[in-house]
Amino acid sequence: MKNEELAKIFFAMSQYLQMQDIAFKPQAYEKAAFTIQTLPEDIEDIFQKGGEKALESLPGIGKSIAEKIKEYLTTGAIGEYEQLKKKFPVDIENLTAVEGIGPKTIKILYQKLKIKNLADLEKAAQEGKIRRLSGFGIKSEQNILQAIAFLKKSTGRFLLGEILPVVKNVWQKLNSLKEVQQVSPAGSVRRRKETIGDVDFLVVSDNPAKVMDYFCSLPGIIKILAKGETRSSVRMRQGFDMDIRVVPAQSYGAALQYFTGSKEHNIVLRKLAMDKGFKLNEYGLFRSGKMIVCAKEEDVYKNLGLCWMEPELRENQGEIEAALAQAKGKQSLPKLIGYNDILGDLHVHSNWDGGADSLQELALFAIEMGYQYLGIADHTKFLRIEKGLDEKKLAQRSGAIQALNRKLATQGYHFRILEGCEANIMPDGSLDIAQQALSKLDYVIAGIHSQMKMPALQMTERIIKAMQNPYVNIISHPTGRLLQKRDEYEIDFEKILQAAQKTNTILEINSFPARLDLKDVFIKKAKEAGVKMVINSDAHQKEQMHFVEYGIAQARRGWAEKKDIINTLPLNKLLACFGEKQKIK
DNA sequence: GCCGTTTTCGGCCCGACTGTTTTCAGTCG
Repeated sequence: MKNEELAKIFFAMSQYLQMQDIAFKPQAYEKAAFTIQTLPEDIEDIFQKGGEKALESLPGIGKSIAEKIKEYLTTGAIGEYEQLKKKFPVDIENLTAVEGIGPKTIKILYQKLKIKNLADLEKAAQEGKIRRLSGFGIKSEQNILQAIAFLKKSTGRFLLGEILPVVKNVWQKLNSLKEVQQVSPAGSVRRRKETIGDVDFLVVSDNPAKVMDYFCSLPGIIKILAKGETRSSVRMRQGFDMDIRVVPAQSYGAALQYFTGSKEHNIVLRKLAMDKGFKLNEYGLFRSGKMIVCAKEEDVYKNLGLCWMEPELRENQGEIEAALAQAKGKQSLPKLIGYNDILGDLHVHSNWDGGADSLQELALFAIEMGYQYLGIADHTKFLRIEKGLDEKKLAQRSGAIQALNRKLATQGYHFRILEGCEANIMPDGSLDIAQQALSKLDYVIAGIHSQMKMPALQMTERIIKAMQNPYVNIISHPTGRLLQKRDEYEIDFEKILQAAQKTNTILEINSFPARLDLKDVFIKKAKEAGVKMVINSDAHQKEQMHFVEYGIAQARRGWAEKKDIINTLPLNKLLACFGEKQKIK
C-alpha cells in the first residue's frame, strides 16, 4: 500500500511550495495528501483499475497531481519532488514537527545557518546562533530547544483511551466553577477520534480572567504555553497540550461547531455558508456584517439549511450532503448507535486463560454495567503464553459456567453467561481446536494471533477459510492493527466483506484503545455491505469492560446504527443470530 | 493546482497569539 508514502510526499511538497511563497498551490497539495491519507482503498488498485481518470475523480486530485501519482507508482519517484529536495535538502517532516517551526522558518534557517535536520537545529540553538538572526531572539531560541525536548519524548498523538479520562476529569472541574456557565470539550476528543493531538475546551463565562487563572493552575501542568484574555494553552505532564477558549454566550454554538471540526468538515461548511451569502467563523454566522445569534450548535446548521449531526460524523465523509438531504425531509443521516445500546460483551477473557478475574467477578461486573449477558471468549490452546484452553479444559469450564448460571438465576438475576472462545486462526485458515469442541459452545470467535506478515492474497484466503468454518460466528480484530505500533495485515477487505456476507459471519469492532479494529472507514463499508458487527471490549480484567465506550465511539464514527451491531440484541435474538450461521453448514 | 447548478477563469477559510518588531509575519488550529 503506497497511500501513506504518497501522502507524505505531497505534504512535503506543500511545505516546499510554502517555502517559496507560492500561493494556493500548497493548499492544493495538502488537500490531495489528505485525500490519499484517508482513502479506504489502495491507491495502486484505483490506478490499475481506472488509470489516471480514476485518480482524477478523487477529491482534490486533478490532472497534474494524478500524473505525479502515476509517475510514482510506475517509476518509484516523482521528478519534481526530487528537484525540490535537491534545492532544499532539509528534513521537512521532522523539522515541521517542531512546534512553532513552519516552512518560512525552515527556509531562513537553511539559508543562513545551513540547518538541515533536528540535530543541526538543536546544535545551532544550543550555540546561541539562532538568536543572532534578524526576526529571531533569545525567546525563539529557547522555545525551539523546549519544543525539541518535547518532541523527543512525545509520540505526538495519544490514544483516545489515554486522553478521555483526563478530559472528563477537567471537564467536571470546570463545570463545577460558579464562573462557568457552559463548558464542553471540542476538537478531536469531542469527535472521539482514535488518536488525539491536543485537547480543546470551550467555555462561556462572566469572569474569563478567573477561568483562565483556574485553568492555568490545574494539577498536572508542566508549562503554560500561552495565557490570554480569551485563550490559554497549557502542556500536561503526560505530554499533550490543552487549550481553553472563552466565548460570549451568543457565540457558543458557532464556536463549539467551529472548534469541534474537523477542519475538513468546517472548510466545506464555510464554503456552503459563503454560497448562501453568509460568513461563518468562530464568533458566529454573519449576513452582511450582522450576526445571527447561534447560541446552540443546531442554530448554525439550521441557518445553513442543514440538520444537526453528531460530532463523530464530522469528517467530510458525506455527512454534509446527508444533512442537506435530511433537512429536505429525506432520512439520510444515520441514527447512530447510542452509548447505552450495548446489552452484553461477547469478548472477555477469564482467569481460565490469562485473564485476571474469575467468571463470577466478571459476571457481577457485567451485571453492574447493566448487561443482560456476557460472553466468555478465552483463548484456545495455540496461545500457550496466554494459557489457552484445550478441548478438555473447555469442557471443564463449561461445567463451571453452567453452575454459575444456575447460581445467578437462584439469586434472582436475569443474566446469562455465554460459553465462547477465541480460537486461533492458523496460517492455513484452520483453527487450533477440534470442531467437536466448538460445536458445544454457544458461539465461537476466531482471530489471528501469529504470522501476521503474510502476502495479501494468502492472508485474505486464510481469514475467508476461517469464516467458512460453520462454527465460527465472529472474526476478532479483523485487520490486526495496533495503533502507533503495527500496521494492519495485508488484506483485501472487499473480499473479506463478500465472504462475511455469504457466510453470515460477524466482524468485530474491538474496543481495546490501541486496536479499535475495525477502523471507521471499514465499519462504514461493512455497514454498506450489510455485514453485521459486534462491539467487544476484549477485556483481560473486568475494569477493561468499560473500554466498550471507545468501540462504540468507533462504530459511530463509521456511521453504524443499532441494527448493524448484534450485541444490541436481546439474548434470544442474539442466539437466533448465531443460529443463522449453522444453517449454511 | 483544483474546481464549477452564477463557472474553463478567477477564486481559494480565517482569527488569536507570539515574538519580533514599531506595524507585522509566522504559526497554529
